[in-house]
Amino acid sequence: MTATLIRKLERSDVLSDEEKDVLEKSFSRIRDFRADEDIVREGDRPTESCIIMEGFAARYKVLPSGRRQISAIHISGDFVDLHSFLLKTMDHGVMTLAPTRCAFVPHANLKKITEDYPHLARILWLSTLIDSAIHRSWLTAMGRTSATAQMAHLICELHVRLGAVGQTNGNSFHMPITQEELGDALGLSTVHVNRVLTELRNGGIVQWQGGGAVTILDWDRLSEIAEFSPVYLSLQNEPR
Amino acid sequence: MTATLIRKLERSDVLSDEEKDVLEKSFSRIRDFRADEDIVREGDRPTESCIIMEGFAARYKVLPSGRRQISAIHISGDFVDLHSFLLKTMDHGVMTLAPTRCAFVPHANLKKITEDYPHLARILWLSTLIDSAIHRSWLTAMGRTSATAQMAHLICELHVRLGAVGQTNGNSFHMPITQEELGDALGLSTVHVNRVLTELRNGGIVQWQGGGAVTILDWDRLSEIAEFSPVYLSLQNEPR
DNA sequence: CGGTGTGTTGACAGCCATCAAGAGCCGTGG
DNA sequence: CCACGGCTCTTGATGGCTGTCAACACACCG
Repeated sequence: MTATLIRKLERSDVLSDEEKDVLEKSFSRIRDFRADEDIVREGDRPTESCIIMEGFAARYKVLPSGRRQISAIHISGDFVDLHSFLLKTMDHGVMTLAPTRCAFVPHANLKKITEDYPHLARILWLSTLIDSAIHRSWLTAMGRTSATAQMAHLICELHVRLGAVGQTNGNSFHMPITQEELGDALGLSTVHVNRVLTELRNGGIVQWQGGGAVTILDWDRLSEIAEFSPVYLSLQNEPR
Repeated sequence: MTATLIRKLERSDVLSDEEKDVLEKSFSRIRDFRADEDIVREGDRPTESCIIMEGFAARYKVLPSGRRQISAIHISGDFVDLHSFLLKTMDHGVMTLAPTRCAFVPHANLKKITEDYPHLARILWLSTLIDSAIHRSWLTAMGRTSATAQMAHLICELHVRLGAVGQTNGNSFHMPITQEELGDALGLSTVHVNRVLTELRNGGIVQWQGGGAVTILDWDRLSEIAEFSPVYLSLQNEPR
């Protein structure tokens, strides 16, 4: 049931059969969510963490003023709130972007992994460090590049990450996210998201149809606009 | 030598004497850096990680276009590039903001901690998760609040974090950072950093003198402007 | 068939970047 | 001792990127 997670983790290092087995048996239940549903809320103190088996989710914070910021987008195979295992109190919420199936792993099982399977624990730790690296690259795109470059960067990142779990079809992939949610992820207004997408479309660089069918028409120009370099995604396989 | 680190970690959970002892003995060497020096560079593959014993450092990325973004500011007691232990290749650089003394811990020792001291390993893992939470709060401030609010948020955060390691004096603290570096941290131009600081000064909210002497004159207004809530810093002591 | 959510486009305003120039401070060297 | 250059801080003028407001098209759905 955690096949996609294992596939993703194996991009970074080799996992033994025993370790895969431990992971397979670590979850306690599976639950389906509709689109736009909360998986965890800010302030919650969950006793289990959640893996996305299928679907899409986003982490978000809401300010007292009501403005929302999405700080990460998660796809199949992502161990979304592994953080809550040690942070205890959620500093942010996690919501679905589309119908999503999740597997839940009790924190007690995670604790046991840190005690009995240190290598596997390091790989899980690594996966949270990669999330952190993604945050840093978002910060850089947001602080130091134009809205267009930021959008281009997000598209590049999603293509690479979806590719790593076999969810791309050549230069195309599926990303069911509204322009309002894109705005919340990039720190832009919905209107400007639309303008930027129109610009990328008119430039013959990206096709983004309703329903979330994305096709990259010109990868070179796109990654150049984004100043994209995939190093931060740690996709190199080596002992950790 | 790692007293400040231990002090910081103990804000989140109890450490046994044995665990503290392991930490104390884990570092291999100490090195002093001048201001504005690189501790690690992007692309490096370090074999040891570094703890700030005294001083200030920043993580940063430089884009091909030459623009720089600072993604984190680190203070005494921070395990700055614990990340490199598992990420292997640095996705960002770490530089000093002021003269800084660092202790270096070989990755082999960190690996041993994950094998023999799982609770201590979880606490170290937690410290990287808190870094991640800080990234998220920076993302939110950057994407969804004004330059003034962002600056206010940074000042609030620094005050709380410095307070947690005993580096505040009432409402005052020392932060040796130039306005250019502040701009790189907040995604603003140097000129606008200056205007924002002037505004906070004229409002009687913050005093920020040359040399880095910062005094918060009106905490309530400052945290209100920043929409600041310190939950994300995980300063609550509980079993992890 | 009306209501709701999403995408699209235009007009206008404002925040912040950019360019420019000057002031203060400090270390260096004549 | 003073002149000088470099770095940082400060302030003003100008422009542009992006937000806000508004209206409409379109799809979907109860």
